[in-house]
Amino acid sequence: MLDIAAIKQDPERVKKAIINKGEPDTSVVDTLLETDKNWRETIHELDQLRAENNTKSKMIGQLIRQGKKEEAEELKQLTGRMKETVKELEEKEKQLSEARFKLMLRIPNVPHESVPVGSTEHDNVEAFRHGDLRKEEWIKDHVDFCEENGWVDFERGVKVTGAGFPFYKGPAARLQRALINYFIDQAIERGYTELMAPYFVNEDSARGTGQIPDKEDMMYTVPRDNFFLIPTAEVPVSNFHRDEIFSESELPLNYVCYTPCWRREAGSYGKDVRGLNRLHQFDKVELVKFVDPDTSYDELEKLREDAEHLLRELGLSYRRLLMCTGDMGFTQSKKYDLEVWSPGQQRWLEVSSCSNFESFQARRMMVRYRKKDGKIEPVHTLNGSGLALPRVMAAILEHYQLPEGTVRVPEVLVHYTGGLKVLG
RNA sequence: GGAGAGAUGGCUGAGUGGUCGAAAGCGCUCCCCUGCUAAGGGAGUAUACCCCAAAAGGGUAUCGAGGGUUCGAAUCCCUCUCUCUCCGCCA
Repeated sequence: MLDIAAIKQDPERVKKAIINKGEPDTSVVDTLLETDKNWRETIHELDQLRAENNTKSKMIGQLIRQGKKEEAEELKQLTGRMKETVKELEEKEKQLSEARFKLMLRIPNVPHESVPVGSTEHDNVEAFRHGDLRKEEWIKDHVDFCEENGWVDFERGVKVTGAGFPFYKGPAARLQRALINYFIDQAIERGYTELMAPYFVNEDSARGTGQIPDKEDMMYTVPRDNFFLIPTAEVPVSNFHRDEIFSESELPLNYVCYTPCWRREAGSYGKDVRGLNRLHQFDKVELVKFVDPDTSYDELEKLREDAEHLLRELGLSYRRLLMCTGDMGFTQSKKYDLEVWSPGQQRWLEVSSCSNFESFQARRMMVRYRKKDGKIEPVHTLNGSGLALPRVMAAILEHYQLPEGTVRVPEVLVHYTGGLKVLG
């Protein structure tokens, strides 16, 4: 959610952002400004009427205490008559305020000036590339490798739950667990505080990060208790500080949180989502920051680097994309995607996306901080995966595959596989 | 799951129809005093929103949430949610 004052001040800037994010119709801005004007007029009128009523009520109290019953009765008549008007105005104010809020929710975040303008993924800028694009005929893609060697059991996953809920078995399970611990430990070393979070959230939290009402279909639900299974740790961790006010000295706050993630991913089947490429349940280590607005773009680079270094340390080839305005998403101001090279599939797989939301999320969740001059303002929030597990797994299973059907353990992980240097 | 108690500001906690956005204490901020430390004195200290170019200032709303009674509700009534205690069950 943007600051209404900022929208009023420069509506053209917001309209341009809407267009650049791929929505040609900018009328929502004008509708909002119109609605806001009406709302402010109404609330002003209402406030004044209430003030008048409050004064009269106090007078009635005084008159009664002074024993002037008749004068009190007269005043009662007056205020009694005004009640209807107050009710009407209250109803009008409520409707306008709801309409205003809904319109505000439809306005996307404004991209940072450093973000390239573009409409599709082809306009994203490859900002950095690391490592070779291995291409060797004998390497099996991770799906064939896993099925042949029994590392990941997709079929039993289907039997037990459904498509997209695989079992990791033996060496694959151990590798996954090693990666999780490695990612968390690295983040801790780099100044993040570890959180273990609930895997279900309530409605308020789902609303806080904007999962509802917009992306409701993305989440699995627990109807009986009105819970939502988290699609990412971002949801519980961002909501961790909902409705809180920090002092300036408390910032920045850095959190790392490992959770499974559940996504319904409706309607996506085919080659692209084969194997571990896209699942309904997957594991992810998430990094979340609450920062002073002055520092948020520096923090974005740090966050991105915190995620990137994991890929380099694992010895995987990857590239960094600076997402263009049209491919960036509704809530971000600036976003990098990190894609790892899959030698078996000969394609890039997205394993992290690191975003600065500026105050867009914080305003909606009421996460604020008190500046030195006493003013209260929303913080800036950022998050990024560090990293999403299955695709990293896929890349490792392919990149470190040995001809005899085993997998060499990346050096940094040996510590986490109980000293084993080869799995399988 | 059964029985009971409760929900007030950063925290503890008072307040049962008007002068209550709310006593008191703690905490925090600033100032004064004090040759360190300790102690003491004074002032300030919720949030959102509206009016105002802005500051100053003024106003409205909020005492778990929603509705009701009343000229007037933290206080009375109804509904819901949550928390705590005891019992049961339990990794």
